[in-house]
Amino acid sequence: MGNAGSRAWRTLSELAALIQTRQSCISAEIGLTMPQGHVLCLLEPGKAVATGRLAEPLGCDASNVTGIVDRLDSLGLIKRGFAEEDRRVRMIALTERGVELRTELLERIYTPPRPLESLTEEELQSLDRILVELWRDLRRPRDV
Amino acid sequence: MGNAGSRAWRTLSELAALIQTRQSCISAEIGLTMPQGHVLCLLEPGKAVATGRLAEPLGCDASNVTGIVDRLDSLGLIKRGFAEEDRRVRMIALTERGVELRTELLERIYTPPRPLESLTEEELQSLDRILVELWRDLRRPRDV
DNA sequence: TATTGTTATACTCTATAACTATA
DNA sequence: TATAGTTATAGAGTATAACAATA
Repeated sequence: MGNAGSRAWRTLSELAALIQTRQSCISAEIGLTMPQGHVLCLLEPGKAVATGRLAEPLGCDASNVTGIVDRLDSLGLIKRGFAEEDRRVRMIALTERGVELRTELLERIYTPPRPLESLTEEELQSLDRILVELWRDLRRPRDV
Repeated sequence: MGNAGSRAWRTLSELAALIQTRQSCISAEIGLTMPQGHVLCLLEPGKAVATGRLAEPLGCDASNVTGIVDRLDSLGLIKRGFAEEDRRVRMIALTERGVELRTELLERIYTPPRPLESLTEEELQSLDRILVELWRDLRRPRDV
């Protein structure tokens, strides 16, 4: 591939680090770590989810979810219960305060930064199309 | 901002997580953690750098650099010495093996993925321009 | 027996604060 | 006294393995 591709990819890689750092800072400002904020975002208000279903989106082992959820519980942001059909399964759901923090978090994380505002609808759609393709490519299991 | 901007930003945010995860996996495959791999990439072959100068690019406190560099030292990837002008300053430099791993790491991390290959030079330059603007915007200290 | 979630263990990263050696 | 690096400490995330309760 030409030089332009390499440069764009490198820029994107460095931008990725900045975006993650920014999300980490936003989480920290509301008193959460990155994985804690992630769990909050994954939980939809009013819907209980089995603890085990969080491991995959979080990208960590199921044993770690216990600790992360423990701390969110201590903070009063989620509550735990048992599934009725299967008593082994623990369901977690947002508390009222959890919903509030989640809303703030999503609002701040997903509000597009300035530079995107100066682009036309067409440019944005073109950008999104490229990013989605990259996203799909990177989600495929890597053939190392 | 319109819907297209929000969608593009959300896609980019999710892509950022994938890119970081990918880098983490590549580092792990050669036996390194993310910060360790980061240090390796920051060190240019043949050039010694003061330990303290790594803290800022790593985005962590200087006290943490000690441990990260310790482990790289244990792995035989870097070597430590003292600066001649100022005996307080510890300089670190890549070993031969360190240079090898760094090369492999950079090669694998910065090789553009498939989807970028199908874009024209103009599209890639346009993409890079947008990403650089976002990068600049996110690097500015946030006005919270 | 198999599965869900937890606990135990060990390691890395993280910030803060105290310390050392040098300037 | 100031600075560079280290060490001490405490907390969070991570994987692995072992475990309890339930299926």
